[in-house]
Amino acid sequence: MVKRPKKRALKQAPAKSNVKSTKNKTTPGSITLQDVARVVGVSAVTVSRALNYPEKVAPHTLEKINDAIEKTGYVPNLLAGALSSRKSHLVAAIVPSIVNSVYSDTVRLFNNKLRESGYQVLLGECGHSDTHEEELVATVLSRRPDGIYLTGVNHSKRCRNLLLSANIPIVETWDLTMNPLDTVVGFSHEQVGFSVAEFLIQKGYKRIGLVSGDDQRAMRRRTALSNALAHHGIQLDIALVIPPTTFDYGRQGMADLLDRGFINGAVFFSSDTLAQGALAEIHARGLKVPDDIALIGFGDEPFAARMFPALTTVKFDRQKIGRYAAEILLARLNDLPVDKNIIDVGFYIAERDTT
Amino acid sequence: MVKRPKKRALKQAPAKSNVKSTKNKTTPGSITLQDVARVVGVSAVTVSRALNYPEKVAPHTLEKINDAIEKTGYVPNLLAGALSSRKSHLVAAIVPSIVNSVYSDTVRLFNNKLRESGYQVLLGECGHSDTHEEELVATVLSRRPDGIYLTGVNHSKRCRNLLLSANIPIVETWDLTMNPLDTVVGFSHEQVGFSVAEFLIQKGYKRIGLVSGDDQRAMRRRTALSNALAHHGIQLDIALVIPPTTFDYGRQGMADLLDRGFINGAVFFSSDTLAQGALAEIHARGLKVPDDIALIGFGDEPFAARMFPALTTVKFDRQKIGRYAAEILLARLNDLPVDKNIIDVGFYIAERDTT
DNA sequence: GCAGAAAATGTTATCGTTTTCATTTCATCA
DNA sequence: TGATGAAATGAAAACGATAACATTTTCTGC
Repeated sequence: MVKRPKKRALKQAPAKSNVKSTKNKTTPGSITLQDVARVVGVSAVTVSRALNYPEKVAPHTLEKINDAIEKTGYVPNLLAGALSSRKSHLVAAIVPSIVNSVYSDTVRLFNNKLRESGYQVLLGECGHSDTHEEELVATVLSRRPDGIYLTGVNHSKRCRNLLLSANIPIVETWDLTMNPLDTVVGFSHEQVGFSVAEFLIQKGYKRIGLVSGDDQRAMRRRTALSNALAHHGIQLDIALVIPPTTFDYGRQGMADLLDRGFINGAVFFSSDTLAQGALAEIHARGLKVPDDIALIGFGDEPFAARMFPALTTVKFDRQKIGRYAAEILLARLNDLPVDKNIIDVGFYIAERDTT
Repeated sequence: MVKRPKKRALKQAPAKSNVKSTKNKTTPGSITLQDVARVVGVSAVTVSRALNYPEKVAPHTLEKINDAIEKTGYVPNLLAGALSSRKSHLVAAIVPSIVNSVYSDTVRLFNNKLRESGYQVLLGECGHSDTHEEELVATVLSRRPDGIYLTGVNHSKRCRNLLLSANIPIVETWDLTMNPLDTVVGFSHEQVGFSVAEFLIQKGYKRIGLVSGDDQRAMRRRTALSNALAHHGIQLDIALVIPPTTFDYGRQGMADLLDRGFINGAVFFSSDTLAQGALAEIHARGLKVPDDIALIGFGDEPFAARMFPALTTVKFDRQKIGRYAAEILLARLNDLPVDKNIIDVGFYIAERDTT
């Protein structure tokens, strides 16, 4: 049979493979394990081992290999490695927004923890739309992550299917459910709703309003709040806005409520930024906080405590969510037993000067 | 020769491969192109083509293939795809911090633009340390990204080598240099220093201070500022802090300056957050802004304009950097000609009430 | 000095795609 | 109608690593 010409440009070994010649520009494409092996005079597997299980190769060889790696500027190809070992050392994280410090605080901790253990985090921004999440999940799964971090517990049917059939550890965060896909770290938004109701009623407020984004979790807080208030014969005044919950929306939402005659009451916001905007509107109208209008935010962003007056807000440990999420996921990745697959990090109301 | 037992668990075709049987749990591992192909009765290549060049397969076949993909829940393996095609459709982005909205605004735009074109962004947080950057670059390069986004233009020697030998388009951002690794989108920090000096001198300030992080770019602004002031016989009062530039550091830095007798002057901060902290300290001491102390920030974060008094600050279009960076990188990725590989997005001083 | 175990290294097959080239099928036109 | 070329499909060989097993070398203890 006639030897066919090579299909792809094959890397041809330099005529005289000389260890000393550092500037060996003959190699097209990138340097592979094979190349390093050739330089040292061992087989590719040995080099692979030197990288992954250094204790399994002779110290002398190891040294030579490391030299060669240094000299050749070899950068491992994790695509190939992952394909072969079926471990990508990648963990995907799906968050509604990267800019919002509320989420990024959590993700940063998660990221750092995982990096310490040799994983890289592939971040995806899904906004607050379900279809977007579904699409994003499909995309990231095609990179074959070893695990996945999700924000929230409400996912479309197809999304759940995709996730489950990927057959990898999953951690849902920022929320709680009795039926997590795998594990969940967060707090109960229903409870937040109840607690806020209780808190405000106890403080003596008779009129209660809500300015809120319309995402799933905010809606659950709203429902709980509304139900709890109903028990006391109070009807919730609502102004909904579409995320992201900006300063301007807060101002607008508040104006809306005020225009509808809302006064002498407390307003619960779905983010501190919204509350901040509302404050501007209230000041602009010459009203007093908390005498005319009381405010309670959500999330305790850094500025909340420094606002004037300082904002009462629902506070929870964002970093703790990230840390726990990382820990639980790492345990699952290492096939360690996970004693609890549902972790409630709790929350409390940080009472300051706006209530 | 005796047939050796298979080395790896081989996926065994279901006894009766039946297109109708949706719940075919016989397949261990994940579903591959091969599986989809088998269901349709074509070869794997055809399925691959259906996904990558749908116009190249017969409409009838295409339809059957899409059905099969849907039915089997096939999720492509981009690791394998990337390995084979030498295109990962991944772009790495190295930023000092994900939480800091100053950077994340830029990255968000970059991310969105690239996603529209079918790329995914792998985000890495490098802090402000060089060694960290180097390490991170090595790590992300092992995923064989098609391009890379960097923050800043100062990289260690080894880092530059790694980047250059990766042989992929690069965009450096947030800074300017005459010798970019490839392309650069940003503004000149020296010019910022000069402009701030000019601005403050013109406003009549005779005494000028600086509270600043010690990262590379801030240091270049400082040097330029200091030099420009020297021309006018003014010496810069300096209080350095270690990043991240938090509210508390700003307060501390300001206290430091005040304790050293600084008064009746203007202070330039390396971030708006620092200025915000300083304001707290100034108020605490019963001093007036801008009469006793004038402030000028850097970055124009959302809160800057809403502070009381509103903060004068150095403003530039963060999103524009992200957008341009994406555009220039996409052009390079598509081998399109890039008319300018150095893009200056400029900046200006947003004068408000603290000067 | 030697059997046997442990340590170090090598061989081969495989991960799941895509590329290149070859082949088959189908339509077109003289 | 048959030659001709385009469209659709397929076969085989990579891509660059690692797992499993096989082999060789080195170390023990007696």
